[in-house]
Amino acid sequence: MGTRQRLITTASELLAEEGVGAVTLRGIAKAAGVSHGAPLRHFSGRAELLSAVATQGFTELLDRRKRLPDGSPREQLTAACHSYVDFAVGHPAMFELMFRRDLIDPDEPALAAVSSAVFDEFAVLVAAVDGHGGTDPRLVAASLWAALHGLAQLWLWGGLAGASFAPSPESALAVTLDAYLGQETR
Amino acid sequence: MGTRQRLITTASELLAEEGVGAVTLRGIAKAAGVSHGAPLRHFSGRAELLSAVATQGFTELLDRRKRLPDGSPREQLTAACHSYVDFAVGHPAMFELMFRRDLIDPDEPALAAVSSAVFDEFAVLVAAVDGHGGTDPRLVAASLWAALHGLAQLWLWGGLAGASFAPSPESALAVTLDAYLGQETR
DNA sequence: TCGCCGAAGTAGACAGCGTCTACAGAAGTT
DNA sequence: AACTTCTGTAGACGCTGTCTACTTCGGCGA
Repeated sequence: MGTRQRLITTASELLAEEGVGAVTLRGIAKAAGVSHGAPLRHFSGRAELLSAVATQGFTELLDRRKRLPDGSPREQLTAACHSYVDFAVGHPAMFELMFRRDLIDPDEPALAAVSSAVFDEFAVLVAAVDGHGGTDPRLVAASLWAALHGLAQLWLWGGLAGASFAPSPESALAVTLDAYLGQETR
Repeated sequence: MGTRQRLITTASELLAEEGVGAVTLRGIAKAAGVSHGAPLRHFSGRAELLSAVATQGFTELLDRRKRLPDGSPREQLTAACHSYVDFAVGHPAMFELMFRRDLIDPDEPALAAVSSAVFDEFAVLVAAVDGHGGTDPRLVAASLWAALHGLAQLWLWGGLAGASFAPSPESALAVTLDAYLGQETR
C-alpha cells in the first residue's frame, strides 16, 4: 500500500479511535510511521488529507443506501432515514468530520461529487414516494434530510436536549418520520 | 466595565466579524488590550471564556422567544421556528460556536441552564399546539427542534445540498412546518 | 499609618500544531 | 552516464493554549 493510501487509512483509524481532535497532521504521520513532513508530499495540506477521509465517509454512506432491502418506496425511504442516523451514531467522529468546514474543503472535487450523490440518491427515494402535493420533491428531500441531520447532530451534541429530557435517536426519528410520512408508517 | 466582561464582549465581536476560527485566547486578549495571559485570571481556560460567549448566544435566543407576538399557539410556534432559523442565518458564527463541543464546555452551569431553558420554552410552545395524538409533546419538540437545527446547520454548511440544488432556508422551513403542523399553516 | 495579603496583569517559557524550505536519496528517462 | 522528478527527512517559523514566576495595586486588620 502506498504512503498516500496508508495516510488516509491511518487517519480514519485515528479518527474513529481518538475523535476529531486527534486527527492532526503530525499525529497521523507518526501513527503511519513517517516523518511529520511526509504528508505534504501527497496532500497540499491538512484539509486535503481530511477531505479524502471525509470522502470515504460519504462513500460508505452512499454504499449503505445502495444496499437497501427491496420494498415499497415508502419502506425504502424509511430504511434510508434509519441508515443515516445509524451511521451518525455508529461513526460519530467521522460524521462530525464530514460536516466540519474548517477541517475539510467542501469544494474538493471528489468530496463534492460523492456528497452531492448522497443527496441525489436520497432525493430519488423521496420523489418515489408520492403524497407531497405539488411541492418539488427535492425541496422535500432537503427538508427531510435536514431533519435527519439535525437529529444526528443534536444527539451527538449531547442527549438531544437538556439533561431534563433525553430521548433516544430512534424514538425521535419515529416522530420525525411520522410527521413527514404519516402515521401509517409506524 | 471589568476586564472579564470586556473579554466576553470583545470575543463576541471578534466572533461575529471574523468567525469561529478567529476566536483565539491570544487574539481576544490583544483585541481587548490586555496581555495574552490576562484572560486566564478570569477564566480557567479557553473553553470557559467561549462558554460564556455561547451562553450569551443562548440567552439572546431565549429573549427572542419571549418577545414573540401574540397569537394562537400554532402561530406562536411557527414564529418560534422562524426565529430559530433566523438567528442561525443572522449570527452564523455564534450559532456554530454554540454547538461546538470542542470549543465550549456544555456542562458549564450557566450554559447548561440557559440551553435547557431554550428547549423547555420550545417544548411548552409545542405542547400548547394539540394534534400530535398521544405522543409526548417533549418528544415532538425534540424532533421538531432537530429539524430546525438541521436546516440551519446544513444551510450554514453550504447551500443545504449539492451545488445542483440549493433551496433557501425559508422555503425548506416552510416544507418542514407543513410536515409537522399540516398544510393549513402556510 | 504601617504592614500585609490576595487579586489582577505582565512577560517569558514550553510543547504542540500546520506549513515552508533545504537537503538527501531513489527511480526513471533520454 | 547525466539529469530530472518523486519521495521522504529534518529543521525552522509563527501561531496556539497553558503554566509559572514576577510585579503592581487596592483594601483591610493591627
